[in-house]
Formats: sequence, C-alpha cells, structure tokens
Amino acid sequence: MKWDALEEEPCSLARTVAVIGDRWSLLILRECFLRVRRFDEFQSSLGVTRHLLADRLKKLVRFGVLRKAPYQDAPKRYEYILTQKGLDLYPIIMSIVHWGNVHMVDSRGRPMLHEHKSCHKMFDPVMVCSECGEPLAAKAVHVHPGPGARKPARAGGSAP
Amino acid sequence: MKWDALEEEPCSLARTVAVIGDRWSLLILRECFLRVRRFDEFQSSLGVTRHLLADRLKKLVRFGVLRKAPYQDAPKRYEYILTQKGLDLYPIIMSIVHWGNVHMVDSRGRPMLHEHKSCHKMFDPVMVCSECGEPLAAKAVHVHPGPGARKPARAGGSAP
DNA sequence: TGTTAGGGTTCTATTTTAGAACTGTCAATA
DNA sequence: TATTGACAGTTCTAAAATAGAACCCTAACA
Repeated sequence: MKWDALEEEPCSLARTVAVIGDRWSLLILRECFLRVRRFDEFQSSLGVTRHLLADRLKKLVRFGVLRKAPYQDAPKRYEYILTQKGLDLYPIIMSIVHWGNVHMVDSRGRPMLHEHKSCHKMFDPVMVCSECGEPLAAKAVHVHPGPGARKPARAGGSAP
Repeated sequence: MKWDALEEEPCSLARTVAVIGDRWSLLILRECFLRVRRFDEFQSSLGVTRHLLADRLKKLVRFGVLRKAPYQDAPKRYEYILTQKGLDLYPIIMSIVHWGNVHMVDSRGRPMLHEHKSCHKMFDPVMVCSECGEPLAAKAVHVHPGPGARKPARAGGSAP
C-alpha cells in the first residue's frame, strides 16, 4: 500500500496515520510543542538529516498542521508554527507520552513531568467520555459504522 | 538515527514511537481493537505483505503489546492478543481516530461512530487532567524535567 | 492421492533513509 | 574588501526498508 492510498481510506485512523504515522513527524511535532520553530533548531535537537527534515516539514505544512511564518525579511527566513489543526494533535502527543511514562521508563523514572497551569499540580492525562465524563476503556466501547463507512459490498463488510 | 536508538532516548514519546511509530504497527493495532486476532485476518483486512506483517507482529510481541496464544494444537496455530500493555494503548488509538474525525473526514462524514456502553451514548474522547478533571490544552501545560531527564551536560540542556 | 487452510519464509525490484557535502543569501566582523 | 558565520535548504551515493510475488511446511479433509 502506498502512503497516498492511506489518505483515501474510509478510516479516520488511517487518514491520521497518513499525516503523522512516521517516526520523524511525531518527533518533529514533539519539538513543536516544546516551542521549537526553526529549521536548524529541529535539525540539531533531533539529529534528523536535513533532507528528511525538509521533506517532513513540507508534508506537515501541506496537511495544514504547521504553517510557515516569515520572521525576517533579508534574507527571507521562516518559522514553522503549529496551526489550530496542529494544536489539536496535543491529546495524541500526550497520550503517547503517558503510555511511555507508564510502560517504557527505566529505573531512573520519568524524563518529564507535566504541570497543569490551572490547578498547579503535576498530572497525568486521562481520556474520558464526552457525554458522561467517565474514563474510557476499550471494552466499554461499541463501534458502529458511520455515514462515511465503506459501503458493504453485498453483505456486511467490516469497515474499520 | 536507528530505530534501536529511539528506545534508549530519555523521552517517553521517543520510546513509544519506537514501538508504535510506523504505519503498519498502528494499523495492526487498530485491527486488534476491532477483535482481529489471526495472521490471515490481519493480512486480508490490511493488505499488508505477509513479510511485513510477520515482522511487525514479532516486534509487537517482543515489546509485550501482543501475546501469542495457541488456539489449536495440531497443527500449532496462534492468535495475537492484546496484553494489558497493549490495551493501555487505547487512548492513543482513540485520540488518533478522533483527530481524524475532526480534521480528515470527507463530505460523507465519519467512517465510524463510538458508543459508550456505560451511558449508551455516542461520544467523543476528551482528554482531561487527572487532578482537576478539566479538559487539557497544550497552552495550559508546563513541562518540568523529571528524575529520568537527560543530565544537563553543564548548563541547561533541553531534554524533550 | 490430491486439495485446502493457516502461518509463515525467501526471493528480487523498487522506495526510503542515512550521511555527508554542496549552494545561496545576507549580516557582521577583520 | 575579504572572510566568517548563521540560516535554510538541495544534491549527491550508499545503505536500509518495503512491495509484490512465489515458495515451503504441517495437518486435516475428501
């Protein structure tokens, strides 16, 4: 399967994976949320090759996750800034970080702690139901085909 | 950078990306949460090459996200089942799906809808603070180095 | 005996990535 | 004026990873 095919899949996960489903895109986004904005900053903090970095930034801009904003005129220089669409990726980033905190840390403990400015406490992210506010577990969720589901060719196809 | 180097990074995001940060792993996990368990089921629902599928399943087992459980003896056949560590990936999967629902759907609407069994309503996942229960936004979070942070070589290093 | 199902492995050709060097603009310094 | 340096890329070549297809093995079934 080609990457371009992923974007067309009738599956929200597949389409998101088309945007952020590679190693470097996620690491670049991590840096974005840590206020990194410029080509060389990304390059030196990630150690990614300049080639791939240019490529991934271009892709993220094309998808509307980042935008290029000029910050000086001569010579023309740009910063890469998260759009609202990009900022909305925060829950994904946080849940990835949280899973790593729980399952992948070594004996030294967590590399980073997160403080919630509103309540001034160190916190973990929790995913809850928008309707009842209860924490969500995989087993408590039932999946239904929505309006954009793959048409069942004849009998029930299992659109993911 | 090699994949193996990612696992060693003092960053929970990087370590998680080492496990699930490629296209196929995420799609395989999607199928797992849709109750797919067997090699050929994965193969036909994803269209991934058998080679890569075998490789990714092996990796996910090695990381303890899936386990191989025998379901018949002669010939030996195995199912791939989510461990608790794997089930804990659910918030990641859901937040990815949700972002796709908001930002990547076409005019036909969402491919899938999610019903919360406890409250019997269609819901969206919301990420909240474990301490005060308020929804989390990127801008309301402050980051501090934790005990497992990269040591500041001399002066402040920016451990992500 | 031949066929089918499940669960892989092996092969080659094509894409991606890594790693390093090169280009070009402009500002500040020597 | 010439040189250095920051920034933001682009262009190479060699080394991985992936796609696509074919092949292998076991054991049941007809």
